[in-house]
Amino acid sequence: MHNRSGLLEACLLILLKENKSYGYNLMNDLHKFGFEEDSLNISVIYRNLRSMEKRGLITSSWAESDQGPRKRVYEITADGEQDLKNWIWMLKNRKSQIETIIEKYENLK
Amino acid sequence: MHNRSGLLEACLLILLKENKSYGYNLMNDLHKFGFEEDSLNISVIYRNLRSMEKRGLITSSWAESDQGPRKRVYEITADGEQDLKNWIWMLKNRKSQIETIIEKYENLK
DNA sequence: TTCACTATATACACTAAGCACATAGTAACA
DNA sequence: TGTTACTATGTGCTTAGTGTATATAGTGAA
Repeated sequence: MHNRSGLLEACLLILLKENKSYGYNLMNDLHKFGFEEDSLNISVIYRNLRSMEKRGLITSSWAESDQGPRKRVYEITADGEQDLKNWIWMLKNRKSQIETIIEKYENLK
Repeated sequence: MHNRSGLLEACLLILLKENKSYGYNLMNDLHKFGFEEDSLNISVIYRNLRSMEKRGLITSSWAESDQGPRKRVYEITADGEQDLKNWIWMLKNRKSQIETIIEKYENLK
């Protein structure tokens, strides 16, 4: 398996655990998590959502919009909740790993 | 450019800032940084080192070994020191981003 | 001479991302 | 009426990076 960072997937799952939502909206909400303006690419969001649905972490349904075209609205599943739990565990490891790196660097200078 | 995590590159540069070293040895030293046993692949180490040399972050020279074949010994350059500094800055951002994610997750449960 | 360890490197297949582009609905305004 | 802006979803192409396997080769012990 590829060693993906999991940052994006975890953020999307947290947002969908809060409220059901759709790609274009999730894109904007992701700024809450400290993603920089130009570091997010909408096509990456859409492809990740489709991939997550394929893996059973979320489900989608179409919703009419009052302004603009239809929205594909996503909801988190039980598998998605478990996946999120795993990502959080991994991110805690990642965090302590980064702390180790920074500490070793500061001690070197 | 691809958005690499920078974890590996930062760790290698820190180790090379401490002491000049070579791929096979760096591989073992990386465990100090909390990399799990099977998450590290030696071919990835070698390829990263060659890539870093190509970008001028490190330089290499051959050294005879007392046991086994010759070693390609790497040293960090001034550009490498600057690159490491940048990675540390990025990792500090990454760390706070992960903290935000974990915090939001804990508040949801 | 066979095995284990040390040491470096490449070939092939696959995944994921960046970027560009296609499609399409609504709404304002000239 | 047409043009622009915003909303909304998605695919095609190219490239970067990883995992796995494999090739090569030196040393030392059984």
